[in-house]
Amino acid sequence: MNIGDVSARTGLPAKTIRYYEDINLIKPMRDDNGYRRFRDQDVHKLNFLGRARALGFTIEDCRTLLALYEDETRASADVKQVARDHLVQIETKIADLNAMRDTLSHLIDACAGDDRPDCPILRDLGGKG
Amino acid sequence: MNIGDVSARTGLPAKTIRYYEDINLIKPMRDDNGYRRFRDQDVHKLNFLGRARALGFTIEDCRTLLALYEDETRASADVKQVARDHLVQIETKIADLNAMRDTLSHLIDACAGDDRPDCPILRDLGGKG
DNA sequence: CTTGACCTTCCCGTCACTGGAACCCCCATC
DNA sequence: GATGGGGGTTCCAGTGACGGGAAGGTCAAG
Repeated sequence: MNIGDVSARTGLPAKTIRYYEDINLIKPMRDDNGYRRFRDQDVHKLNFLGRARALGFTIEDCRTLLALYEDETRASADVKQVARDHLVQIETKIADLNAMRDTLSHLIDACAGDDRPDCPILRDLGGKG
Repeated sequence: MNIGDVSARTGLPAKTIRYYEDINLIKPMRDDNGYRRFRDQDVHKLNFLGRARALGFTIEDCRTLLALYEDETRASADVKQVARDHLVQIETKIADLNAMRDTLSHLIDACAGDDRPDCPILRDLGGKG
């Protein structure tokens, strides 16, 4: 399979697939003409990566998870720890964003949104001034 | 005031303040020795920027908001629109993160987390395989 | 033989900074 | 006068995870 087929099959842009090879996440073969040749196991890995990325894991997390995936003697505790650390990151982000949303929506509610210059949003940003 | 004092007063790193000058968000004076000299209005602007950034506004949003802040003839509707657009972005991000969190926490709950290799997390990432 | 779709590498740009090198300025102390 | 330390300055490179686009090689169809 060439990169275009793999891209269609995995939903990953060709650029992304090349990037993943660059950083040694996958190692496709090469045809004589220099084209990458992907085997099923490469496609499988790419699907794995796509799903892990969709769950917000960093590339380095993906590298770790992929190594665990390929290690038949792994302990599920190791996988769980990576996932739990990531979950904490996500929950922290959610909390930050919720705080922003609350502040912002209060300010928006308080703003008349008409053609007059008076604006609680700017007043708040300007420091209650 | 020199940049160090302004940094202490605004809580913004000196690097960030220089960066904001680079991209023309602020225009501090210069002393004869080349040092930046900040007036109260510069500090005020930097505080504005710090608060806007803390609410997650992009730098370009901040530029817009700052221009509106300084425009006595602004319409509050313009400010409100910028804020509402940003709120949509935030809520989209929150929804994405919530979806990740839900999936991830289910997988974590399903994982024994012991020394055996069997792991629902990897099974899911590997495509139910 | 040419067209057009595909593939290749390479380099720059994104966003909002951060780190670090190399250098200048000013004040105090020995 | 030398020195030391704590400011300040510029400029360059790196971050994460790609995306855009140039310049060029390859291949099947007409």
